[in-house]
Amino acid sequence: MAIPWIYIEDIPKTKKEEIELRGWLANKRSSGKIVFLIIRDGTGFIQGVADLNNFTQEELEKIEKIPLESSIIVQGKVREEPRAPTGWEIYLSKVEVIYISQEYPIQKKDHSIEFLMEHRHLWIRSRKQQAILRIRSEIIKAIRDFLDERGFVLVDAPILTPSSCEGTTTLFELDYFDLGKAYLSQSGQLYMEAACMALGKVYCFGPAFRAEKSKTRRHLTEFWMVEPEMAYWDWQDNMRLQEELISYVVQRILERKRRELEILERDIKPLEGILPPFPRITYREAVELLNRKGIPFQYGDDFGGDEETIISQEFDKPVFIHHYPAKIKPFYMQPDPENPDLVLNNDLLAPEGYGEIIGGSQRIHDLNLLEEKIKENNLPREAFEWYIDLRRYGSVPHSGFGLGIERTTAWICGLKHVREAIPFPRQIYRIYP
RNA sequence: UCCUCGGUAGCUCAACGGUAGAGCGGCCGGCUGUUAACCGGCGGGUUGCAGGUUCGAAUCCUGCCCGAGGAGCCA
Repeated sequence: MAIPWIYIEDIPKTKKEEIELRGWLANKRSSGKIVFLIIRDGTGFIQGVADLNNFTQEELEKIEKIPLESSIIVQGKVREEPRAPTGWEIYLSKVEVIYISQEYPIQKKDHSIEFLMEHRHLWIRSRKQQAILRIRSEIIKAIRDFLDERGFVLVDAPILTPSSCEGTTTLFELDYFDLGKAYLSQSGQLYMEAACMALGKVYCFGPAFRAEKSKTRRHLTEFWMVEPEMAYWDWQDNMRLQEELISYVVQRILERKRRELEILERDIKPLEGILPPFPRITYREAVELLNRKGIPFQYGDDFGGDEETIISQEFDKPVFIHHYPAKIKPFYMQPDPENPDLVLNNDLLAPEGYGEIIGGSQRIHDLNLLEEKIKENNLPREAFEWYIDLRRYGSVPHSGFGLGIERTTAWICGLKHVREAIPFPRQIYRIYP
């Protein structure tokens, strides 16, 4: 009978003793007449042991010389072994080299971030990077499961767009045949507003592009965002959905990605308490909080990274900040009926200093008010004609938000920089690899 | 765009005006339970680029290039 090919993560579940593994040589050690091979196959790592019982002296010397990251197929008996790094090992009977690797540039030593970013295509093979990418994948799955279970419809927004959503200074521009300029989307929101009037509860999930010359630990020029939009929901319904979504995602990761969080040495205590309700403070209360802390902050300014950190450190859960001054927010946000200088919006700041992960609001549903705002903001009316149209045909109050995938991943994984939260980051000074 | 820091061996760094060095990786050898294994040996350089000061420049000066940390803006 053929020896079955098993993935490393399935080893504890399988009852097979004699198995085959297909993977790569992640590390090796040798002690003369015994050779230890650390094998990875994408699902995990396991130590393989080769000695003179199964191999000749000559074969053992060959095995000892296989370069790191060579692709190998091995066979042997698996067993629990306390001396092995993962508690399991495979006692090898056959080692077949598929492809001999050249000298692998990434060592098990410290590297500069510049070097690692230059070798991102190889860096993702490292244990921690694999753990991050697995968690990212599960976060996306959890978000989609949450929304799908609640009757939301996935509606894909276009990437090539004729105009901007939030402003005109931060767009990537390209030529679009004879129709002039087109731009890479910086948000699918306006299209989701159209879609929610068709389908009730919708969301889009996709990349967003910002040509901002931002160079911080929280910025990428290309990032992924999920943007739900709900007809007939007001700004408070909106916040309830947000806190339920974030809690669902965090609890899912704690439940299914424990091992990855351990590899990342993430302290999971702060994550365990992420359950509704989240604290809610107004913009004015946030300003007062800063001033009480001795931070000279003017009412009417927008919060910077430092301010967000200080505010979020006051709470052990994500915190909503709502009712911002209309002046510092985009044109489409619904003014507060009790004070039109404020808008019915909210940001959500992640704890532990991770800053803004969500921006959301109730949208303007009144035709005249929207037209007024477009005029006030000197936006090209022609480009927004279809958007204005939504207010002509059965307009209703509606709300939505955008959740940044990389910032959320960075927070849950405990990363210092969002560039590790996406497979191939795009930054102002880096587009390679 | 602005401020700050940096660029020396494949990698991480030292040498700070006087002959460019170490650790790791690689290669050769040793070791039957290693955990970033360990021990011995051997190779490895246009000091980011261009110019200047000096008897002499990796080191001082000017300009440029490329990164990193941060700010503004934002998810």
